[in-house]
Amino acid sequence: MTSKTEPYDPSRIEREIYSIWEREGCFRSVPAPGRRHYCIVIPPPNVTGALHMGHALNNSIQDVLIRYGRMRGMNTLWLPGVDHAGVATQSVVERTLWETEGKTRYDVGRERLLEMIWQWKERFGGRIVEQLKTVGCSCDWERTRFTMDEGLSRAVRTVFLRLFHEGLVYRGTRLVNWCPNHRTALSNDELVYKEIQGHYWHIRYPLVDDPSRGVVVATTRPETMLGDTAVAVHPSDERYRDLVGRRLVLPLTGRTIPVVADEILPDPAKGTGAVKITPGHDPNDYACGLRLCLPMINILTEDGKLAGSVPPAYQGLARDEARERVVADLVREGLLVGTEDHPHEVAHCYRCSSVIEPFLSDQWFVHMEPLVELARGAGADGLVRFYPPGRLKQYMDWLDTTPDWCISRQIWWGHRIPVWYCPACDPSVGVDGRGDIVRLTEDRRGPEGGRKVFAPIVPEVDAPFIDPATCPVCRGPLIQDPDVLDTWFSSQLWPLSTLGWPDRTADLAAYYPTDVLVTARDIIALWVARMVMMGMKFQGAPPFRDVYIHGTILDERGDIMSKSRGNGFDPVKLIQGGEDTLTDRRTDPPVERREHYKAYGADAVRYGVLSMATAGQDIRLVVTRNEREDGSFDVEIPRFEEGKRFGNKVWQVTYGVVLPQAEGLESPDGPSPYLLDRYMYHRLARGIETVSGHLDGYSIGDACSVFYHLFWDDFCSWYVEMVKPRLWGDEPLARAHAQKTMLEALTCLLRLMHPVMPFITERLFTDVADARRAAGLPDVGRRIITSPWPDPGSFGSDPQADRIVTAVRAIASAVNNIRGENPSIRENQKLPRLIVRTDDAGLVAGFDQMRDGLLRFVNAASLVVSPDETRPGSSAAAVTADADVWVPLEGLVDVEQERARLAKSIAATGKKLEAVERKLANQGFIEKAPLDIVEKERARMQELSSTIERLRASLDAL
RNA sequence: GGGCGGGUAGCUCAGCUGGGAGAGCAUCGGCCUUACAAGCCGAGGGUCGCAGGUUCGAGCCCUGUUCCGCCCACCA
Repeated sequence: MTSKTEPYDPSRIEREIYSIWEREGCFRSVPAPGRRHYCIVIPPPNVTGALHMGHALNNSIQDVLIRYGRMRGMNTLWLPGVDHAGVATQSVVERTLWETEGKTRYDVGRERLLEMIWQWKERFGGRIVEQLKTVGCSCDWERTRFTMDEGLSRAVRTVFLRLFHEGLVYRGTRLVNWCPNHRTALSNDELVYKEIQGHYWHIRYPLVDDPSRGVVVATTRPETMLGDTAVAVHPSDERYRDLVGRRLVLPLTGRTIPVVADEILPDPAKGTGAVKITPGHDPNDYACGLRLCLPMINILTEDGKLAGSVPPAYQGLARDEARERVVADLVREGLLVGTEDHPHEVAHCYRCSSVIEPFLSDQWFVHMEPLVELARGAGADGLVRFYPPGRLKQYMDWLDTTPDWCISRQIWWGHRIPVWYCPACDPSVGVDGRGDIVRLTEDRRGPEGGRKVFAPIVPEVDAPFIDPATCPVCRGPLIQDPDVLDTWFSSQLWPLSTLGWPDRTADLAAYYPTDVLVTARDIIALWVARMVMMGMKFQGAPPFRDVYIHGTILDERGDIMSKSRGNGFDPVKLIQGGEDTLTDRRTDPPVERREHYKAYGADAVRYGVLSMATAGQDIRLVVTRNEREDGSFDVEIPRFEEGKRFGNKVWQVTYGVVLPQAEGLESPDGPSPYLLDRYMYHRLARGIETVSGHLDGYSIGDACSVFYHLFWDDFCSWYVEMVKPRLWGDEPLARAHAQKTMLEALTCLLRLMHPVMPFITERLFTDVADARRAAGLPDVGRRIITSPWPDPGSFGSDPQADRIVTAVRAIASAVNNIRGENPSIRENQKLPRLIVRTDDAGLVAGFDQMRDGLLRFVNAASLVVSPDETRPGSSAAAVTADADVWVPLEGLVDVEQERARLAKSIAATGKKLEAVERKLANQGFIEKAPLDIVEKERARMQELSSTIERLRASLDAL
């Protein structure tokens, strides 16, 4: 028993445990009719991505729920996969191409670029999966899906065509958000708004027939004036009434434009009341242009430079150059009448941070209204429940305001639009994929045109997919639409497509709808709402019952943690230990910092983030950095330290006490006669109930805190310490019950902790299960991951034992308090004698069983307990709710110290008593408060005044 | 501009439907007591952002206000 146990070293055990789970197929799930299925579909990380703390949190939460479900005996599937992440992935490969070969995608061409991206995917696509394994995720990896797999692509095509044939997908020329860097359209949801220190430029447009008069307009983007086709004023605006219908000189262009009246856009109260109209490059102006049938001029090329539609002097200029030039030219012509500073929000590309230009082009759209209705219904009817519930509002608000969704992207990596055109035929005629149905398409070209619109040839819904080669009408060659679909178009199908839809698969029948979606709040609109739409539309049910929205991981200053910002961490390095070099961009200038991490282990990292996981609440990770001599830093994260210390505690008590002490156990029959054992079982049963309750309600942090205290305080600090004399004694039955209780408690506790700390619990469980078998205790299976969740019923309930042992515990703390507060008693000095007086017969009887334990616990030599004890002279005193406790200390007790200690206690108790008395003296309280509350307060007053009396008596006796 | 979340111990956070202010870390004091110094025992520390209101009673409910964060928004 005295042999040193091996120290707890997570990095040594975790890899091995994980490979055992994989080898034994513990994560596997196949549909089993008749069984309750539990399923989570992973929010697919980007193929190019590397694991960050947000992933660690997100996936740890899912793993907890999955492991909990599995232990509760459900047929549990966590379905993993990765997302092709169109723009993101293509950007990464394009950047590499530029850095290594100095080429752009246009240099190498579509086919070659796609080849390179696939190669990249094969090479690095598996990385994030491996990282998830490090965290301990128990996904069914054999089912790993990729959004561009054949099956998933088929789901995408099917949905596209069904929506197309219903008229919910259409093509049109519209003003879209254009990223000039990526040269593609983006949806509204892919923009990030950043505040820019801009200006208002006030420009004067003279009247054609009276240059002394003019209209002053203001703009934040002066270069767009080159595309103006009108100036609008409000019809009721007296200032401009006589100008409506007359023409203005559009400076710098040689064009003239009309003054028009519009009821909606101009606001007479704002600025000059006159608004320049650039229908080709501003959403409001575009709407106005449509209303008034104004010409639309596209002044930009796809890469954001000024196009041939502007005067030659400006052609080919980039936006900023153009802006400078236009302003300078206006100044020269005396038409810039004012400039003022104006900070405002400007849309940027969420990937490359380029400024987004509203741009007129041909794109594919989803008509959202009917789909929105479906999603709104699912939210309103409670078919989808949000945790925290407040997030439902965000979901509904987005549904209320979302415009039609631009789904085409002018990039190459993604699902290509399954539509072919015949360049030779009449562009107003379309032919579908079977080659025999002719349908008309609407030509939605704007007045200024766009790209040439061809009639699409669309494969028929649900017919075998074809890649038509020739036009069924003229037999000429066809070309496929060059665009690909927005990544979210395939993401929205993820829960359907990964389960085999559109086929009616056994998976779909068994696992759909899934149980819960775990995600962060920033993609509620982007992803969650759209998945609900697709689920409702194509399966008649939302794809998940619950949506658990977790918080964001923040750094010690409250900033969002991200690697690129230089304040994030690679979770793998925190788990395995190592070093990393980060560039901290929170400071100006950025600072490069080399950091060293100790190996916390996955269990500690998981515990660290999960113990703070409350639905919706952000998690601020405090980090301490200690500088080394060479300028690098040792990083410590207190939250993870706690996890590791807890792991160590669990390890130590298992290998240091429970297992060695359980050797030779032959399990006794029947319930234990010992109060202490029954108390432990009682606490375990209550613990199981509360942990289960918290997990059921997604309160993982609360669950952590319950098992933490149950394990550390109730089990380690109290039960194990109290039971030691019985373990060391020579009464076989007393020993056997203690051994058995310890084993049972540990078995139960490991299981309660397993969802949060899977590795260490699995490792210890192996040995605990062996010990149980040797002792003849009921079999619990070989692996904790597949062993059943503990049943509170099997431990019963014993409030009486709980009450008595709790009273003894209070007495023990009272004695330790005396010891701690009296500097004259050395901590390791044995107290000669304890005297306890109590009227509680159960308590007196209980001491028979707990005497030895208590004496050891408080390090005392002897103990007397009875209702008749009196205070001996020269002793330290304490009172608990149920007893007086005296510690005779001949010559040891420092009278002044003891007087002060008692006085402090009396003062504290007196304060509480006063408050209760005040309450009870209040007539309103007696009359209006519920009876049980009043009774409770009365009892409390009794208790407090008894306590204070007994404390006074002790003080007087000094 | 609109919406949401949050201000509780030095730090990070719990406090469920209103009824005795809690945890972890940090701090201070004492202990290498036969699992664990990554430990054990003890202690100190809070006008629960501010101001009103409802109530017998408010950290919790209502109103206003301030600060922080996030999301949404077409502000020429």
